Amino acid sequence: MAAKKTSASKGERTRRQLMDAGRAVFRKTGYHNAEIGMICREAGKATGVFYLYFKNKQHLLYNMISEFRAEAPHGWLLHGTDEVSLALDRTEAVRSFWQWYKKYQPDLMALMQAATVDKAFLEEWREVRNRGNAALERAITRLQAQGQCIGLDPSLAASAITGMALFSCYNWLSQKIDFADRPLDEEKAIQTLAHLINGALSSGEGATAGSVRRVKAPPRKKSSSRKSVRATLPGA
Amino acid sequence: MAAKKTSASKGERTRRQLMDAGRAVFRKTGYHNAEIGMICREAGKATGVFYLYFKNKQHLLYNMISEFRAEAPHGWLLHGTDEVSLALDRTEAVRSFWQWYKKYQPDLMALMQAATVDKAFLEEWREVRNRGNAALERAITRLQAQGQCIGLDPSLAASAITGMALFSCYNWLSQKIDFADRPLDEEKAIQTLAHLINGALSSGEGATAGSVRRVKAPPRKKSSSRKSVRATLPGA
Amino acid sequence: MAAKKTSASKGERTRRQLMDAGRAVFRKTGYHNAEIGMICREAGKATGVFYLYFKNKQHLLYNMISEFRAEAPHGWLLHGTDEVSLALDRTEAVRSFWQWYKKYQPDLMALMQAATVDKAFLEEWREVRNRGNAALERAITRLQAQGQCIGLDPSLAASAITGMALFSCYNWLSQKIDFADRPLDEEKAIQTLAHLINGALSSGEGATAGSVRRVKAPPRKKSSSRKSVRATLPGA
Amino acid sequence: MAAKKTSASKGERTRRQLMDAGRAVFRKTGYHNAEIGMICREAGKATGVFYLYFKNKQHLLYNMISEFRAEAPHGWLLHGTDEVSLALDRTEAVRSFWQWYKKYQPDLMALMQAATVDKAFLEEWREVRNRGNAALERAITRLQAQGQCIGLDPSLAASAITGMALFSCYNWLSQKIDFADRPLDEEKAIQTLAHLINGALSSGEGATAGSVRRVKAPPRKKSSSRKSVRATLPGA
DNA sequence: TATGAATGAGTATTCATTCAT
DNA sequence: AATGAATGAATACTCATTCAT
Repeated sequence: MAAKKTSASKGERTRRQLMDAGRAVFRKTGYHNAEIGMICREAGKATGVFYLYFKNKQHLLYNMISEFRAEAPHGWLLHGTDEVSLALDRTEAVRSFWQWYKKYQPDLMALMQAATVDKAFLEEWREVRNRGNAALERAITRLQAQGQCIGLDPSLAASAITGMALFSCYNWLSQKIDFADRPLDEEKAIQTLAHLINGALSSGEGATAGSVRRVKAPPRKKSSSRKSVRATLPGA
Repeated sequence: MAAKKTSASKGERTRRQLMDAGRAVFRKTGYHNAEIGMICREAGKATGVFYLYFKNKQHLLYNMISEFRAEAPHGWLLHGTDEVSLALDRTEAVRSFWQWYKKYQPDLMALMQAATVDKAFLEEWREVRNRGNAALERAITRLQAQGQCIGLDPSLAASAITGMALFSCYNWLSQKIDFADRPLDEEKAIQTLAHLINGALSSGEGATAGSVRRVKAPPRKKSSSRKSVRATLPGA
Repeated sequence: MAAKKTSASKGERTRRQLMDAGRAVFRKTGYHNAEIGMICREAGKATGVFYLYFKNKQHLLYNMISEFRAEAPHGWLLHGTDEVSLALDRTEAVRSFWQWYKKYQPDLMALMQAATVDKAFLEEWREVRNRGNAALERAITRLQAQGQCIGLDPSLAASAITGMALFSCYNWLSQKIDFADRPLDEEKAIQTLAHLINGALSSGEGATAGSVRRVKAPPRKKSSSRKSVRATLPGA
Repeated sequence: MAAKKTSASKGERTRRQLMDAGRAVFRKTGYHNAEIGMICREAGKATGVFYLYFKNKQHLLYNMISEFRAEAPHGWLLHGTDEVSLALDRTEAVRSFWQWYKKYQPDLMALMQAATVDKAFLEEWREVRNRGNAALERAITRLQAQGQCIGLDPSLAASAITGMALFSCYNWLSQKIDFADRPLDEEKAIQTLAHLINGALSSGEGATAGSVRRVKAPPRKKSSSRKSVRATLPGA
């Protein structure tokens, strides 16, 4: 129970304190407003320390990024597999994306903000996005092989869908832009996203230009004996 | 003496030049990197002039915003009405959103970036978002009254859907983050978004929490012996 | 008499003031101790101005150098020609070198000091030296063709001789290292240098390695039995 | 217990390591660029140790100087005596000066550089110079008593001559300013300096002001009608 | 003695903003 | 209206020096 040895060299602890302080300041003031001085103050350290551990603010962000990168291994919005599966799974997938976002919120926001102004970070961000999208794109392609969501460009669709999830997290959790008034019901938010994604990927026919007919599938209900179908899927 | 009437006073022309220059610089370097000096240089004016027309960079942005605000009167993603109607309409709705975004790209980006760092602009941005979402939210409520897209929170859904559209425009047109390699086919992009929105708003049943049953509309096609369909999926 | 137009744009005047201030500060505190702030204060300007005209201290020095370079066109210690000529000429040559040094004293010292610490300036200094030496080297070669100062390496000799002049100026005028007590008689200093140079370049026979014979005028005085002198040769 | 006697206490060894490291760093980066941290790193010690042995960088230099001072007891460019004697001797004298310079190169350079910026070191350097010059000055006075090198100011001449030697060492060995291309032939360099010094101190007549007659040995060759030779010189 | 993390004063540099012309 | 030089507050960053271990 009791941590015996220092467990991490003094320096290592300081480094971590600075990164945490960095996150805190990024969250409070945004990446661009963040000053080295603020971060040190937040960490309860003298100005100079920062430079003992990081070359500059960019470098701090690089370090943050490399940390969170390691933890999104399986692509966004898929539940531990390259498959886009049952509704339950999908809710799980959104939920775990949501958790991931919450965990790395300041890092992600900082990265997005930095990308706005700095080529190198734009590239980083591009990589993060692409990595996150790739698996979903493959999954959509596979769905199409099975006759589903025909007509969608898998790449564009994957980008749009992860974009929806990401930007909604941003709006609802970070910027609190929408619904600033009432408290956000996270569970409902997650299910809404899952619902929308389900719908978006379900229709066999899309809004193809000529399509004059009503858009969404008339509720067939009945859906009969579908229950066992995906029972095994989740696993991963 | 008579030479007074150039349709716009000299000052008015200068003011406009500065705003255009501001847009150009914002686009090139991002709002945060943009310096007053750059903007004046871009406008071919001396540094001092800027302050003859604007109090500071924020003020310039305020003016830009007030311009584009006037031009998005009917809410986002609806085609000149509060109705979420036919597929054809929906494509049109996305298309006009797309055009609107392209037109005000630098203004929108600058606003988003500024919101990152400045409470006042966050509030502005919130208003823009809310105004854009409101009509869609009402439309969804109406759909639900007709028995469609049951289970969706209209407010969250509207936010997520406009978010998808907006963020996709941002990624595909501004940041060129996804698909940096191949050229973007704008028409296909628009149709993809429309397709996804159609799907998202179509399903009568969604990924409602308890729903263990299948996620998307079962292919109406032959669907007959669909059970085996997914048998192969899991593997990965 | 009265200067009519501003004769030099305001900016040009400021630039010059800064360079003069720079020289003054370099002279007082040395290049390394010189701070931008000092220079601006010396010039009676705000801190920021400096950067309106120069990128940094190095850049200021570069500008100084380029100025003085233009004014030492004919090589050092030669009187307007590539010839090492009559004694009177040589005194003149030293005198004009002396004047040139006095004029560019702070620039030269700053350059030498900077070369101590900065590769780029070392290169600059090397060029200044080489340019200064080249003509003298040629002149010595020519003297040798006439049978004079045989045995000297023209390049090394030129370097040593200009070095003597330069370093003496440095010691006597800049550092005031030797003879700090009594005032320097500049005329005598010049003639001393000329005398030494004359001597150095005159002898037809030199201290060639094997030369066991007495080098210069054998002491006619009493010294009588000095021949055995070298018996003591110590040791090396 | 008995392991105490390592001939020099541990501390003494560390002190020496630091001084050696200091020399190495001074040589590599120059005195001004040298940082305490570099020196410690070079010595393979922690930053703090430095201050166990020296108050600061200046103090380190003081200690270096006091070491080399002890080893230049007899004045510069004289061979173990106050006499300026035979050519052979003179070569020897230059050679030993050359060796001495090589040995204390970093110390000397550091001192010169420090003198540039620090009154106390300027004073030190002055003393080193004066001590080095004193004997030569006396020797020249003695030569003059024998009728040689009449007209020279012994003090200025001594300063100039040692300056030539010192500055040439600096240029050729330290800065490698002249002849960066081809490798330096040390033996030839030494003999060149000896040759020049011999010449400088030999002439019974010098470039005394009034002296209109030509300076150096009249070409023994045919030179016959040489009068017109130099006629064209002055002009240029 | 030794370590190396921490401190913070000192400088360089930038850029929004003002002002004399 | 316009100019563009000047201002100086605000920050980033460095490095000598101290100090707890």
